[in-house]
Amino acid sequence: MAKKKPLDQTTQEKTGVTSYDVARRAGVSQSAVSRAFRKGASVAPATRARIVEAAQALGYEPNAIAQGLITKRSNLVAIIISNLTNLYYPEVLAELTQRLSQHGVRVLLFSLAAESDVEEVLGQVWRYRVDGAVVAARLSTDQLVAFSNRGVPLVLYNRVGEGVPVASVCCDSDLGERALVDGLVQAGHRCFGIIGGPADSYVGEERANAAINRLAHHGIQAQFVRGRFDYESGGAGLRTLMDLTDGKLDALICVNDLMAIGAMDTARNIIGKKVPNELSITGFDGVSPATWEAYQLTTIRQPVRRMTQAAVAMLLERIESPDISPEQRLFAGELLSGRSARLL
Amino acid sequence: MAKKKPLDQTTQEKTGVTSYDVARRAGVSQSAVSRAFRKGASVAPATRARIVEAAQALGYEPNAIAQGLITKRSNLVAIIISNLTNLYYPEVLAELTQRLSQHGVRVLLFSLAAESDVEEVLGQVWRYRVDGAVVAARLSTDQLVAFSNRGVPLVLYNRVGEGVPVASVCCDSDLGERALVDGLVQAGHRCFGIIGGPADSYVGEERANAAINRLAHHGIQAQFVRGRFDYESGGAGLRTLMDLTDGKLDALICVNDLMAIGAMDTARNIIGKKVPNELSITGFDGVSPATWEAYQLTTIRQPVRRMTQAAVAMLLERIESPDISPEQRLFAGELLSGRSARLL
DNA sequence: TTGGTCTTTGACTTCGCAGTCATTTAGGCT
DNA sequence: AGCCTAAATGACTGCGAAGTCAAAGACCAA
Repeated sequence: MAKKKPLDQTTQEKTGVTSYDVARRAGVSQSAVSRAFRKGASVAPATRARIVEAAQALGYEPNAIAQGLITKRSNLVAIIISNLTNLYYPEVLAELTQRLSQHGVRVLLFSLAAESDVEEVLGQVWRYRVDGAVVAARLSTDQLVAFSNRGVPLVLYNRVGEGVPVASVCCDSDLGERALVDGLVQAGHRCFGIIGGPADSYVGEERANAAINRLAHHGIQAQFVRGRFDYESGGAGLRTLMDLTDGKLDALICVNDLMAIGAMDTARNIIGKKVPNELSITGFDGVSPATWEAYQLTTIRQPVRRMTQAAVAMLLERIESPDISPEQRLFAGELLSGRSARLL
Repeated sequence: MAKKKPLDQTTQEKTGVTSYDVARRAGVSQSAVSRAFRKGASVAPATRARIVEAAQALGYEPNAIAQGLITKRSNLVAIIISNLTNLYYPEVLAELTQRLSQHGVRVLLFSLAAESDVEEVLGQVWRYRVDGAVVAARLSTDQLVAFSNRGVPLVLYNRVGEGVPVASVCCDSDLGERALVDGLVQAGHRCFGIIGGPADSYVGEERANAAINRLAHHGIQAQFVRGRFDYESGGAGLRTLMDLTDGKLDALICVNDLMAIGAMDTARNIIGKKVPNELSITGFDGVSPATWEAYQLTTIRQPVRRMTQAAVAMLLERIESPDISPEQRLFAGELLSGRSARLL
């Protein structure tokens, strides 16, 4: 009672239907099958029809692995992202994935625990011979050079190459924080606090510095504490800042929305400060909870669709023509005037 | 002025360092290089050292594509997820990805616009010869059969095979909704409304039916409307239900947290109903915003870590031994008694 | 030293497909 | 019918690594 699979010629075949199988069934050569599946190849319509029919009957799908080996095009793009749990990135990821899919490119996902954990995954990125990568994590100069040496096109998302020119898509931190700071200052706030991100976060530092610099421009020095981009850090940061300022804090700038939201909740429910009457709070990103009734956060919304669109376009361009020079695309965020801060 | 790349023998080489290159440099055969990179192969320690050194000098990384072709193991797992923007799935995705990574498996991500859009991506799943798949989207019987025919191990996440036995990991809807319904009923609620999910959503239907059935058990018939799992649907659903019940609604069961949160905001800020005094609202999932101060949602928290752990374990098992029979693992969620509902 | 066993090693083949090239066939024109 | 061009087709090779097998060393005992 040997369990040989029957030579069932009508439907499937467990595994490994190859172009040869299809060729045999359609009475053509393997080359013909290959051509029938490529776009502008020279195949007689009748032949192609027979091949497609045979392929369908056998459940044949070209082996992308084998294709990749011979064409040196895996049609794979690596997406390296640090904190998927940060509310902002899922949206980016979904957008990127869907856009890339539309262009026939598949996504190899690498999710990092911390922003600086890139090294561990790079080996895998090389091994899979990805055609390109979108990275929203911190890359060292060496790592950037490695991409370039290996000829893997790279687009950085919300960070720029430090020291090395690299293609990148960013939301302008300076512009964004300036709008917030100016608005707050003009509305009469004087005692500022800033909740930044972890020291290894690029955007965290960018935004915090932008805010600090703009405040300095107004002759104001702010208190600064670090958070971890999450809800809890917001509340904790606020409490620390209240202590540091003897409760006089009247403007809180958080480098992302999640911390701003945490701070709002703490201000209202724990500390008992009225937002925005006694304390103005601002965020950054424009994640969906920011617009919820309970928060109505004043923040800078990143133009995610345009940014992902740009990132994908830039990456695909560079996959087609690897020698295109680096370009930085800086998008202005939109000031969302919510009810968490008194502005202007 | 031909741009031949120099035969720089010390560091990198733009692209395509092969095992032959390493072999030549180390003065051994290609076979030896292959062995040096596999776990329990028979290589003299000294030889391996020389090979590793040569590989490092050349920046060699084994070509996973070529490995996949010959070994018929891509070390790729497809993750098919419907709505990444739904707050709940990002967490699941991050967990799955990191766990799989730890086992040397890479993630090929497929993000769907709607839960029933699977068909379009299946072709790609087959082409990449993935070793397995985790699916959180609706699969038809034919599609389930296709996985089985192609010998691709499959684990469903939060849904079961309809008609076909398939390995799956779920959070128990019946148990969860029962706890909520019983609690609400015993606390004296009488006029129930339910906000379900889109008709093509598995979990949406599951949970809604669970709630409806349990209410029927108590002799209560509830009003039912559909939402789209998002914040806006929550508010809209609540308004519809208020109309349907002439404003007498005193218990609202939402099949996910996001809609519950939307409903809470609408109840408090638009309709002017006190939550939970005049209206109790429950959710499902236990996403992070549910625990925020402003909401303190009464909901069922899915044990995400245990569930993803189980999913990964089951999948890897089945990749090793494809003939393991289907198993369903049903996890009880934890009742999170927040302040959005009067229970017991 | 010889024979035997166990370990290391390299030559060669294979995986599934794309592309090159030579050959065949069809089509158009006189 | 004859000739020429263009389209269609098949034989064959190679992408990069793994595994098979046989040959070569290493090591030990007699």
